Amino acid sequence: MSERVSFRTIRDEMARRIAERRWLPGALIPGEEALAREFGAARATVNRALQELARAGLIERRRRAGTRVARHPVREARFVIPLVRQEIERQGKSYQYQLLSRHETTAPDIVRARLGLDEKARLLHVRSLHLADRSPYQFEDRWISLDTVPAVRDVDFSTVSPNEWLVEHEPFTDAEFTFFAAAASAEEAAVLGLQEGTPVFVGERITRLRNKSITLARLVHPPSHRMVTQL
Amino acid sequence: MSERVSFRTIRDEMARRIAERRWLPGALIPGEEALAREFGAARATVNRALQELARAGLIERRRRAGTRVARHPVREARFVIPLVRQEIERQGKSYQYQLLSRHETTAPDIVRARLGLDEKARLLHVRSLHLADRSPYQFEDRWISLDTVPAVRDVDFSTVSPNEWLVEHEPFTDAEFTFFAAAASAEEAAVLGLQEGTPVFVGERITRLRNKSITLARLVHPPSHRMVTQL
DNA sequence: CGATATTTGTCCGTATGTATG
DNA sequence: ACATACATACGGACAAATATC
Repeated sequence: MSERVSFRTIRDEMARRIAERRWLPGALIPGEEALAREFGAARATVNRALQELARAGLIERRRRAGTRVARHPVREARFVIPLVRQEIERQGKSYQYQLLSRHETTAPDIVRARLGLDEKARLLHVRSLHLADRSPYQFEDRWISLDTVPAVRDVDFSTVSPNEWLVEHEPFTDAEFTFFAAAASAEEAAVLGLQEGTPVFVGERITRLRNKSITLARLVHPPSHRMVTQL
Repeated sequence: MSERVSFRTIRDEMARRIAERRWLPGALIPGEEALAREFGAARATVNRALQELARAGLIERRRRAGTRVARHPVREARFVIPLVRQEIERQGKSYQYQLLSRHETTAPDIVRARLGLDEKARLLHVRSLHLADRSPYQFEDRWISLDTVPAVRDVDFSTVSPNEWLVEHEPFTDAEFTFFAAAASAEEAAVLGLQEGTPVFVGERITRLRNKSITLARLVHPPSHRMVTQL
């Protein structure tokens, strides 16, 4: 008789009640057991629906205190971090890659500080360019720790970008991203075909394997670049 | 005797096997039933652990085909969309707000197009400034649809920012964010105390309630601004 | 191409753990 | 200390997708 009820149905119905203000911000909503009865589902199913809403920031849950509609929905947006190649190909454009330079060296203080390395640490410095339909899309300026990733000594990066090689060969546990606007340096301007001082969109990425730093990458885009995300 | 095993334990152990390359990219991992036996847990518990890893992008699952370690872990980062005020106060700085202008009008074509409105649509145009420790932090240039949110006619926004008022009073179901770098316009430069043409970090936000557009906001930050996110 | 077997997806009902008012 | 409400575990069942024969 009673048809099965999906946690999605329950989740969406509760989200609707919140959006339509039938459940007001700050208000206590019914307990799991009551909701389970109302929707004709098991408590575990209701729980799953509630968990998703909590994760989305629409409700706040506390043991014993119950579940409330969030007053200031701390919503979080997600954006994917794809390979540059995939990002470009998904736009229906052709992808090209150029290696600009590759040197083993020690790092400038700023780089060492951000990666938490000491003065003697050896790093590989790789500069490269990613193009979409033959025009510059992203200038990648990357430092790779040779202590953490000795294997990169044997990779010449002439055909495979550091981005792609690392994703393929080097697992990481933590990553940190910083995005900001900056004026193109002389070098960045030259590589990207811009005037020096033109606004550029910069993403910096640090990845680590447990405590050990793997790499610091500075990814510079021309001002036409858009970073888009939903919800 | 057999103690209960948490899905977190199982999840973390499997994540470790992937990070340590005991399970290689592209490889098929054991089925849920086998894992349940190995970890001494119920299949539902293993399933929850696997779901979380799949959501994090470490594995890819398909019915009948089984579960594989992702070749190109499409990891997604999350960033929170807080109120500007909270964002500033969390940095230990004092928050100030200034209303710059507030007009009821029709919108320029670009705005109408992005919000999907017709020519006769009435909008409220609000310009305001958010300051951190008395220096300009964000210039907010916002259009609000009066069809969707007639209540804003009665709000003067002299002490409460549109950002805050909308979050508090107007629920939304969808939001879209776009981030990019741009050169400061004459107006933006004047408001933020910059030279015209200085690189600025721009976030554009569109929110909707189901199909109806609520608002389009252009949020302009000085070049010192950093948007940071983890994992 | 169609039937089938396999694997994940999700639900149920129950039981117990845990944080907290 | 206690009751309450959420958190999560178990085992069983069926549904849905799909690789393979």
